[in-house]
Amino acid sequence: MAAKAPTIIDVAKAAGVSKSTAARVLAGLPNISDTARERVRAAAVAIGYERNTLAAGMRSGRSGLLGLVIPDISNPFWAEVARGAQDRAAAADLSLMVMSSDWDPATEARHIQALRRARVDGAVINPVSDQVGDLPGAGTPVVLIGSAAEAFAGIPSVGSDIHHAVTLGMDFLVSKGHDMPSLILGPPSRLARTRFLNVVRRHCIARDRDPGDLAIESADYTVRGGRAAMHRLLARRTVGHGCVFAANDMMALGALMALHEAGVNCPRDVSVLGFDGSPIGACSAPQLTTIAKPAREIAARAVSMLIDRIDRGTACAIEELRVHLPGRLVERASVADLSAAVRRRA
Amino acid sequence: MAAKAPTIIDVAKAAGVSKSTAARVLAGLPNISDTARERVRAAAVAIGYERNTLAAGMRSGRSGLLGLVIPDISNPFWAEVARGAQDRAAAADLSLMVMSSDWDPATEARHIQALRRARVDGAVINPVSDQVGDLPGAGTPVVLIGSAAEAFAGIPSVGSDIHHAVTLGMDFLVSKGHDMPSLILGPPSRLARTRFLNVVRRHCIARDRDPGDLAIESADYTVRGGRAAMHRLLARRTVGHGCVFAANDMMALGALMALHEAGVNCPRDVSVLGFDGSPIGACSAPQLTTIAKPAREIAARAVSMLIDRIDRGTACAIEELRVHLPGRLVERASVADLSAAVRRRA
DNA sequence: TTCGGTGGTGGCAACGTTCCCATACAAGGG
DNA sequence: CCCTTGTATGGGAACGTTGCCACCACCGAA
Repeated sequence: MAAKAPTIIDVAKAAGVSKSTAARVLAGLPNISDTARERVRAAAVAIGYERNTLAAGMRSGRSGLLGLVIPDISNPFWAEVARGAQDRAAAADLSLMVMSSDWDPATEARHIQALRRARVDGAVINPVSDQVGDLPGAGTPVVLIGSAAEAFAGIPSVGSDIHHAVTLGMDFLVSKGHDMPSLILGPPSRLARTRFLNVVRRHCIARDRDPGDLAIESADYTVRGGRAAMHRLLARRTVGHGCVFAANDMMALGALMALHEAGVNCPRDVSVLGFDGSPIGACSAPQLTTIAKPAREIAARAVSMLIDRIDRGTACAIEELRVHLPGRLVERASVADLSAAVRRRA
Repeated sequence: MAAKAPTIIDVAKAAGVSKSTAARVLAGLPNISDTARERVRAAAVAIGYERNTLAAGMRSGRSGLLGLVIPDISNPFWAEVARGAQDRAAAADLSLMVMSSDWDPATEARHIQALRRARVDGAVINPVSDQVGDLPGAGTPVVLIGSAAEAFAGIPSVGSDIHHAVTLGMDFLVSKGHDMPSLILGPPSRLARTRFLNVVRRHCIARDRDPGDLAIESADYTVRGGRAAMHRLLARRTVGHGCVFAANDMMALGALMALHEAGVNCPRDVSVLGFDGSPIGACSAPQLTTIAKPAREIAARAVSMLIDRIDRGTACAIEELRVHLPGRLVERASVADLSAAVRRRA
């Protein structure tokens, strides 16, 4: 039978002091004689005392727990996010509970409730439901991540700068001699889709193209979905020697698969540009050229911000409510350089 | 300012009963009049009562928290494991804390300590350090997963049946007309490596081949490592029209990359067989043929077992201390069918 | 000498829950 | 009518920690 875990009272007894003194030593508070400090420390080590965070949390109102709700932990991009958050939380001696909402608002709501019940000190959430207003448990600090974050007024958020990132992609395609790309976007209901699309549209307009001519297919952010979307694009025959810009890397990988299946050579016949920067994109053939979002950094910043809000209480002026981190072009092999081809021919 | 979360006392007050009665209703205990039950339920909903699991945990000794320690959350295989564990835990109304040890025993130890401090009711651990004996916090139920699990006497474990899975792979290669594969294995110190290798050796012996002739390279289970290992294999020039069996999918994908870089066609010139069944293997070109381990199921079973042990206390005869789940061949496109080629030539 | 300040310490209440025990009342058997 | 049995409820302790308050001794200043 496992002996009950030693408590601070056991430590105090072993050190021959009161539990208040022991508590003060263990909490690192001042006004303690060196002898007492030493003896308590020794006693704690000797009997293998381990602070009961549950009890401490109950008294202090802090659980030492943080929550992270993301759409899909099995997507490498989100796995990176989880990693970043995990590391940052551990650095602050906080534990992180990660939950996958599976792009399902109901699941998301359940997870958030579970977090609330666990009395997390705060949560980083990537909202799946664009319209949910009562995300945070009353009074629980929340920091949002992801592109839908900005739809929530008053809740701070960290995300990639979508405008910048999409523009990066469009400019890159142009620099390689491509015209308007066909698009594989996320589900119609999501805000992220609209924002992505609008940047592309603006880009089209700036280059005197009709945004209405854009070939657009929707998918659900999965490889399977991206593959089906690419097949639909191919069936439309609007993709000539063109290129495809997918709204995430999983769908871009799916597009690569579809092209391969259809016997269309990428990048020679069709170029594919991804959007995420999943490390896994380096494994495809051809290796996926993509706009990398700083996943770990986004998560780390979000957790930092969250900790900040927890420590400073809810009542504080939040100047930098929105943090935008720039994306980065990762040029690999899935986008052909038509300008070079043209030059070579000349 | 957020109003303090309502307690069970608030509920009792609102319902006009004592907190004992309210507690009994909320806990679903018998011996409660219908009127009292109804009023308490209504009051709880009305004031938005949410049980404080911290306080409950302190009193009952159950935190409602489970831990999961895996080597690398950004590896899709482990992400699947996390998903399976997460889902199973949620089904039991338990929360899961996932931690990545990064293949580092020190990090692993830190995570385990963090779990112990959080007073998790139990933990599922994939031990990175083969020799660590004091994994579990004194008396905390633990279930091990992964191939090193069996090194720990007395601790139950769930894992894939390595012997079966590797044999599956070897038999498949033989059936496709391949001879002994070159191997890309994990780091030399790991038990998993030895076990994998020994099955291959046995297979060689059974087919009158000298296991000493096996070309073996080691890597660290990453794509990058697998790629470097494949380059080393190519440099050795021992890989003719042969095949490579990698000990996980990430390294297999790395091998695919290396082959592509070296201008070696897979599967025509060299076949590659993976080992994991990461969904991401479907995205490579050629798509990775692999031995799939039932990641989600392993995790789910491990969590089930853990819950079982928690509920029944530590004092119980554990008949099925070791659970082995069979692997499954996922045939895609990275292994050439030489027998067919031979047949065609004839 | 007395008084206020201060460093070191112990006592005690509180956090929100669960669980055990005590109480109250009704029904039923002797 | 009393005593037992059972059901419905209330009271209060306990879980392990934190944080406030009080206490004691000591020191320097008035």
